[in-house]
Amino acid sequence: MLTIGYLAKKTGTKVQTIRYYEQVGLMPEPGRTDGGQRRYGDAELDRLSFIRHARQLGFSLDAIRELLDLSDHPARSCEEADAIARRQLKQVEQRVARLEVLRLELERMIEECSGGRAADCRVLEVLRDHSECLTDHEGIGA
Amino acid sequence: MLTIGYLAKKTGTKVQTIRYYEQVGLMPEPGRTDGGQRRYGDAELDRLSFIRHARQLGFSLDAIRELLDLSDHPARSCEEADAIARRQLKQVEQRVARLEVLRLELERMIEECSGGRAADCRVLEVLRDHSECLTDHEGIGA
DNA sequence: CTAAAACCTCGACCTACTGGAGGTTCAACC
DNA sequence: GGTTGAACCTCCAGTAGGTCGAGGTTTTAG
Repeated sequence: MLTIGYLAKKTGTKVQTIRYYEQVGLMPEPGRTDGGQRRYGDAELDRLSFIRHARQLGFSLDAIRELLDLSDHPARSCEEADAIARRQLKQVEQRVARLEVLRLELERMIEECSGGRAADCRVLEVLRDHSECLTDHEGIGA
Repeated sequence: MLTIGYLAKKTGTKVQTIRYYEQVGLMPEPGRTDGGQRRYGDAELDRLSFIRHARQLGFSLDAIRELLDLSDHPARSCEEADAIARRQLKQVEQRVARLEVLRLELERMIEECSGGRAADCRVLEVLRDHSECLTDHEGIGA
């Protein structure tokens, strides 16, 4: 019989987070001691590991719910799990692409910093200079 | 005199978000019409553009507060703005690196999907298989 | 038996918004 | 001057995914 603290350490999760997962229905309500403390079995440890691993891969709790549901009904098609993973991959690719653009802009910004006073700071200037950005939203009077 | 809706369209911000920025002190309390509607000047449009641009670059509202503060006191050193930007860059780089790992793992996972039943699904299996992950947190009995 | 570590519940807080209800004001048109 | 409809107002609640703390109980080792 495993305590909540043991699960927490084993999976790198905070105790409160495990209770939160229980609250939102990702983890089952476990058995309790006479004193009311939660006691888990190995199945719950596995389930929590699954959740944490999926979270680390960026899956939302809703997506994880779907995956766990699939996992609980092994007769269903693998295609659903595949689709969820592909959706996730697409999102990750988009995030990487956006961050790459950011990185370049930040690097350029920093490189141009003269080290002088804030009044001449390129970082602030770039942020202030929105001439390029505004064109994206310009739908007024055009 | 500019309306809140005009600022919203010009900067691609929702009206509510502008009011939220005012609430949390990022935007100043503007003048009002006799009827109580907000009216802005060009300075506020610039300030909002600055905020949105910085948000798009991933800066937190707290970081933007610092930057605006610097911007409001141009005699202070540029180094502070530079430091904030560098901090931001580091975070972006870390996020990119982590996402790259994720992307590879997701791709591998999907590639191995047999297209069979969920019981044999590699996606679920990979998520379930935590043997590698656990070693990261293993501080019990080791 | 005692002390401390781990556990319990409940509720508030975090970021950065977003949405809606229910009501008022503005600007244009006739 | 009246009317209409878009845009505005305030206030409240909710989102994701937790995290923290207060105040109290249980478990376990010595």
